[in-house]
Amino acid sequence: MPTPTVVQVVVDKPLAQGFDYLWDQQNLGQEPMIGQVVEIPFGRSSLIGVVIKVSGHSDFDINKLKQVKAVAPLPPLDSAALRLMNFASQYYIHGLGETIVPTIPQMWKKPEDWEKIPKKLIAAEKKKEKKDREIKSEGLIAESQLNNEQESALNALRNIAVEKKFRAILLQGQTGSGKTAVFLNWLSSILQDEKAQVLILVPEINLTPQLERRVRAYFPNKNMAVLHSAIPENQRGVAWYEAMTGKAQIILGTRLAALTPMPNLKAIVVDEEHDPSYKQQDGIRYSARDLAIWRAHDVKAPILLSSATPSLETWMAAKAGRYEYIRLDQRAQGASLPNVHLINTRDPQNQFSPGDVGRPEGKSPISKHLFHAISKNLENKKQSLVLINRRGYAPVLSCNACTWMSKCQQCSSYMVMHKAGALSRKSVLSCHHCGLVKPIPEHCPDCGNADLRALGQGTQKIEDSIEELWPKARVLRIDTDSSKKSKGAEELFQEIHAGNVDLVVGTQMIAKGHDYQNIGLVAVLDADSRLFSQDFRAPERLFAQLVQVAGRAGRSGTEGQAGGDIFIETQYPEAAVFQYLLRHDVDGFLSYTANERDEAKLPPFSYQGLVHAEGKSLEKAIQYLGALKGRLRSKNLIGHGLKVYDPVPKAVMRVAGTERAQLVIESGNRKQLQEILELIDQDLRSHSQGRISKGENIRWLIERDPISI
DNA sequence: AGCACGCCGACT
DNA sequence: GTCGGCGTGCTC
Repeated sequence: MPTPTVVQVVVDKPLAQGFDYLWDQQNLGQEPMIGQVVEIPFGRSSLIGVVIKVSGHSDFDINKLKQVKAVAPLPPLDSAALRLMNFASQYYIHGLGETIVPTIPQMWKKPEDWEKIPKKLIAAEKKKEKKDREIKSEGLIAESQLNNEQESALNALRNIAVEKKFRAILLQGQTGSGKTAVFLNWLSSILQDEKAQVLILVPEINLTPQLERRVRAYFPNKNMAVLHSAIPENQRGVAWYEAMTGKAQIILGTRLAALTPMPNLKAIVVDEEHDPSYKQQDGIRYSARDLAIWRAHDVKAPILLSSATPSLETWMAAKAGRYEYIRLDQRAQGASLPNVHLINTRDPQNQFSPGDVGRPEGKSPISKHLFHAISKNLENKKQSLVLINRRGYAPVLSCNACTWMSKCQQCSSYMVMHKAGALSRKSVLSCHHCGLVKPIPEHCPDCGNADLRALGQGTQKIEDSIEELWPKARVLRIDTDSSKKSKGAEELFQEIHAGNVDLVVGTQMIAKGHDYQNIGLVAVLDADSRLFSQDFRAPERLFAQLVQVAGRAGRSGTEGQAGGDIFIETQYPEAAVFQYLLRHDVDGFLSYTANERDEAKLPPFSYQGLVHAEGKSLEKAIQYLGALKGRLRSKNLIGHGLKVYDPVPKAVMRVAGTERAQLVIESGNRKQLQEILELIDQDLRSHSQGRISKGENIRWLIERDPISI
């Protein structure tokens, strides 16, 4: 009897092992290969899995093995892609199957549709050709006219990025310095090789369709695949296929694109590399930027990290010479830097006083100082952006007579008041954590008093205030609510471009990616709310956001004209974040932050892991983590450079009825942290089913390199 | 993670 | 007597 062919298959389940199956070559019509996507019987159902091993025997009873049912009409995932998945699985302490399988688009995971796939691919091809023709006929060929500084940055890049060699390069340059033009030119020289593939990662593509158009117009003769979660499932399936077969030369996408197989990958660009949305926040919690760097190293390709405000990690690596460092310090189109103004809201001079002309009724969230600045900007026929990072009308509703506040029943947070029109036809209370929506009570539920007050400011309330202060101005609100309700964010942005609005109120959303032509002023109203956060990375994030929004002002500036203005309302103008912003001193701020982190031995001067635990009661979740810490201590693992903090409730302790706690683990040594996290994984798995502990029913998850704690 | 198997309380 | 609670174990 000939030796049977056995393949090991991993599936999308929280199981550490793979499962062995028989491969019947007659029946399947092809040889088994590592990386093949297959359909297998599993229990009483059927699953999609990926072959990770081919051999002649099994540790399992060979007579009990089932047979692989079918093979997807796909080439196998290439070995570089599998190495990447394997690394991600180990580094982020996540099962191999549940790392690989979710990266395969749905289209390729429906065996019943596999027959129809060739037809789908042909149809998609035709559609794409049509689209390409349309783009060409629009004549969007961007002719690059680089300035001296860009030219030398480009030359430096071309010298550094020699073929088949890993290099990480930080391209640091302020908004408007023309980073995109530099890296597109760089990529174009790499794409001279007909087969070469390049990967461009962006934080949130749905907010940056401008970049997509620009890249498409820049490389009219190259096949481009766009990958992000908002793309219709079938289109994404085709784009992924074109990337993994080498048919697409340019792959532009969000973090999920970092895990897409690309057999001829020759260069990677990570745009806005500091952006927190590169970190996946559910399932395997990977950092797409970090995986991209590993991947570039693995395939011996250069990777360019681009940002106006690099992450501390990247900046320090560049300073230390581990990464190459290229800077663009001029603003390309001759526009000058925006003038930063800090408005001290504690100073009564900046506030309205009784009798002031144009003074609004009640207390105004817009200071007198800002009022005059915006009025002047309106007179100059320039647009203004007003940023407040809270959607809704008011963050909380409270009773004037007793202590009642609009707490969510299911979460440890307040329900946000939304005025009519945004979420529903009537005014409602909405919980931004669990999604619960309730009508606004007519009387206080506790004392019956009819006088309820909306405390604090959200985008809707600011919109109202602005309409009151400038009754003739055309006001537009942009936040997730308004862009869902009407035509979507992109069309709202078009309103700004078309000059149909004078004043824009919105959340951080308005600052991302868009270049506006006529913004003369940007105002930030709630910067203080992020100044004193539990999260040690909050100032870094605030600084990056402020620099980004500041860049929206004065981008328009014609040659020689003064840049725009950014006004920040704050009670703490002396805070370091603001002082460095005032001087446009990105490096100063990063260096200051580096010192602070060094003193506290926080990342990047140490490495962190997080164990999440959630269950029906907070006590149980804390106890569960406490017991884990106890076991680590009794095994004498704590100390020797390893620090395990006490378990604590999460910042938002309860969400949708589950109570959440966390345990932070810290070490100065990556390897030590890795080992302890693997040990914890084994420990917790040994009395769990999947990731839910037996007995106490605690759902747990290990996270490596958390970005917010 | 699903999903079946298995042993103890309130019901037609 | 049974229907069904979810505690425990398995999936090649």
